[in-house]
Amino acid sequence: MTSGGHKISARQRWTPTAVQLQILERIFDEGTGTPSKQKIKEITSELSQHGPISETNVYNWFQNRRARSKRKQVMVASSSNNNNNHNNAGESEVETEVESPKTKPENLLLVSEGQGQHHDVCFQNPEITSQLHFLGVGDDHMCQLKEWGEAAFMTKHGRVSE
Amino acid sequence: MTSGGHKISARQRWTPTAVQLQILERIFDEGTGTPSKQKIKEITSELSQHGPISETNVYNWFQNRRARSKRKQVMVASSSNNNNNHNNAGESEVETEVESPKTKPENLLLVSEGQGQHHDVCFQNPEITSQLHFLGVGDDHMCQLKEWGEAAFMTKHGRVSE
DNA sequence: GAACTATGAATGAACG
DNA sequence: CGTTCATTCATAGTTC
Repeated sequence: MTSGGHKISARQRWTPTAVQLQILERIFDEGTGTPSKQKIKEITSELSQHGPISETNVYNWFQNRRARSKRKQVMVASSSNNNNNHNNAGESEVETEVESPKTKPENLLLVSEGQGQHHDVCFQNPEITSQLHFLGVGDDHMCQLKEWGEAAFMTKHGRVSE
Repeated sequence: MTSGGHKISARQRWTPTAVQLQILERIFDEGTGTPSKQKIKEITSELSQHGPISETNVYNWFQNRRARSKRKQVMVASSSNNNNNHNNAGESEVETEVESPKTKPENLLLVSEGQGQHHDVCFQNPEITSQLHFLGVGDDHMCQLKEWGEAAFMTKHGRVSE
């Protein structure tokens, strides 16, 4: 299979070069936490001297960088404070994925997808949906929920409650 | 045990289904740039026929859509001096999401493997259900939706509900 | 070469 | 409304 087919999906992602990475990290470390759009353009121009890059790439890079740093910090942050181990009072409903707010490395996600296939699965993939539709799968076929309650999350500012 | 009522909500972020997306895009393209609150309700009602959705979701979707379009325009407009984007990051083309039928079977595969158990599965997308069936999954585990807890709209700044 | 990892890209939700 | 955050998906790159 896949032989003779046409290469339609050429969605390769940009891969920063070493030089670009150095510059990016330097800027990021300098303190320009949130570079303005103008700044983005400057950086893009600068980096374009060392390889193909677009403003979107720079923007995404900073966004990811920041999110990643935060995640790392959060993940590491658990050894401070006193150790208060108190398991929950049983009641393991569905093993909700609403785990602790400070423990959600992306690795867990991978685990659920790749090797570990022994826990709750929630299907919410727009991509899959689209693809299925293209595959000729009808939208409303079997599982037609009768009533969808309006469920809205109210995570005000504390992100994950608790 | 003895614990009544739980938030079985396994969905933290609404994911529009293909049908919902189509409708949304159509409306957005129709010209109803900023749907009124009344319009929002109508759209929500319409979309709720194809999956769980709330007015907030619709509102956010339109806002995001608008912002995204604008940002793209700004990016293009800014590039007047030197232009070196020849990669896929720009995404300036609106070409249809014509994904090849043999795209990435990974997601589908994980789906088929992931739900081979008995755990609760949250089906947001009817399409997924079809696919699962296609993969050889019995519908016994499918329509197991219990009840979507009705959560009040927080609307800090008064978003949708008023 | 399949599994795992790292990270860029996409998007929904929240804030100001 | 524009910007930013947070979560998830997809793929390049690495390991075994």
